[in-house]
Amino acid sequence: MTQKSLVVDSFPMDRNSSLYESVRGHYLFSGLDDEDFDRLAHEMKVTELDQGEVLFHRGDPADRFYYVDTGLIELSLISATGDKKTLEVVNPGRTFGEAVTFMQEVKFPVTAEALQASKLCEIPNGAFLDMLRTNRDACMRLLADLSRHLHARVREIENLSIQNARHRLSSYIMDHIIDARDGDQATARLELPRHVIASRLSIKPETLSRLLRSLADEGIVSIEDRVVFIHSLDRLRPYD
Amino acid sequence: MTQKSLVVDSFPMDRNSSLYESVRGHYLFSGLDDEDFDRLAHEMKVTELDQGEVLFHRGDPADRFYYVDTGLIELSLISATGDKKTLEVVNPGRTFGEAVTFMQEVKFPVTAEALQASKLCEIPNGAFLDMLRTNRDACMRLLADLSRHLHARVREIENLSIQNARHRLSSYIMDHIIDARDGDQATARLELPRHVIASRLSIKPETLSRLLRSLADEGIVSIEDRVVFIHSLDRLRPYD
DNA sequence: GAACCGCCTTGATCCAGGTCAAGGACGATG
DNA sequence: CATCGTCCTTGACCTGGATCAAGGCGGTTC
Repeated sequence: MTQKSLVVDSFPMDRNSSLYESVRGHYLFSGLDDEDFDRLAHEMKVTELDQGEVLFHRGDPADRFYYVDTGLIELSLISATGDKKTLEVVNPGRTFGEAVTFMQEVKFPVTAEALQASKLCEIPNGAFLDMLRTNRDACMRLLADLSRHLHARVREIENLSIQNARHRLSSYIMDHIIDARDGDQATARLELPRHVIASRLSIKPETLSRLLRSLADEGIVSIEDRVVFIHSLDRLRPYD
Repeated sequence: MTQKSLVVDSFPMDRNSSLYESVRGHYLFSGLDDEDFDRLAHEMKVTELDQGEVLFHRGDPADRFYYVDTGLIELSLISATGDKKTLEVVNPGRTFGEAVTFMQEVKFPVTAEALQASKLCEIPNGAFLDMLRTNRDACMRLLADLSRHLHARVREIENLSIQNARHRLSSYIMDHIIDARDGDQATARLELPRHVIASRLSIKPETLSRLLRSLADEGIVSIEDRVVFIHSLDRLRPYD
């Protein structure tokens, strides 16, 4: 709900910047030869966002997509009553919004907001399409990219419709393991603020708090701020 | 859970069959010249399913995808406890499973079952990929296809996470209007068995029954078997 | 260091939708 | 036309997670 300034800082991408190299390395572009990439890069812009700033709202015209260099971008759906569902939090090194390029209705289907101060690269659809038309390999990579996204959404639907909140939390924790000790133990790091995690899991912060508490009470994990020590992966994992 | 014979009838596609023409007309292939299409069609097979027959289970190796000529195919997720969530019911004239072609892990992410006796065309991934590699236009069509699918999944996630069962049912009914009388009235046809509709909406058949009843009790609709007479679109539509 | 604020936790209560159990309304089958 | 099975409805009850309301605990500002 909080949405600060809508003024987004944006300027041409410097060909010698670290951002240039960073985008160059993304698998959507890594197959391009220097000439093709340069032509595309020429159209790109650097965009900087403060924490809490909204990059676009659902329904805004979508004539571009983005690459995240630094920061975190939350993609979310917002209901008529103001409830927010976080679809995905995009990490540095990844793109978002590229699928919209091909939709009949060229509007963003989600809202994008910076969870932290972020630095993005803006890529116009037109230039991207031109590149795709002349580049079979890039086309194939994009197809793979979209399939992956599609599959991720299917898994999300599965989580929402046939798993309960506890199951979803367990999966979330296990997806954030940073250190898998041998045997049945591990450590996970919940980087995001609790209310964002809750929204990601489609539960309320109160429920998240209670679920974490009960996992701890049962001796399955211990929690210290953002770090979760998993004492038994086996008992954490919902049998499936 | 009921799954009859696993033997699926399958034989080469006859070049003069109505199925041949029907597949030819699908937008994924309609841009191909006759030669390209024939080469691809040569690899296709006709597959016939009885009602209730399972075409593939989630996790089965996915080296092919399908075009539905006649019948209805249900794509669903099934939980460890046996609960089923219907993701989509594929109508004649549409394809399914094509996105899997590009996934790293080449397994079907859903289960496919015939809701009615059905006639399908099986298209091997390999031949399809070969075609795509030489056909820019087909690539673009497929990209559009996948984006559309992706967007549909996002809407599904929205429905599940920020709308309630009543809202989902209203949307479902409005999506099945067959006759929009002028003004505030219309007629919808709920072709599918109630338990399939329930699964599609991620509710139990009992709840579906009760919701329909309460819409009728409130005078918003009248229900006669599979036909729903909508007396007030305005009152049916959840404000959004 | 007092006052405030955003973020999280905890308790008490509520409710949408699930579960369990019992019919009813069909069409199919003998 | 009796019996059965499948699908749907209805009633009574239960429960997971939401809602509402109160704090607690750093962090920042003056």
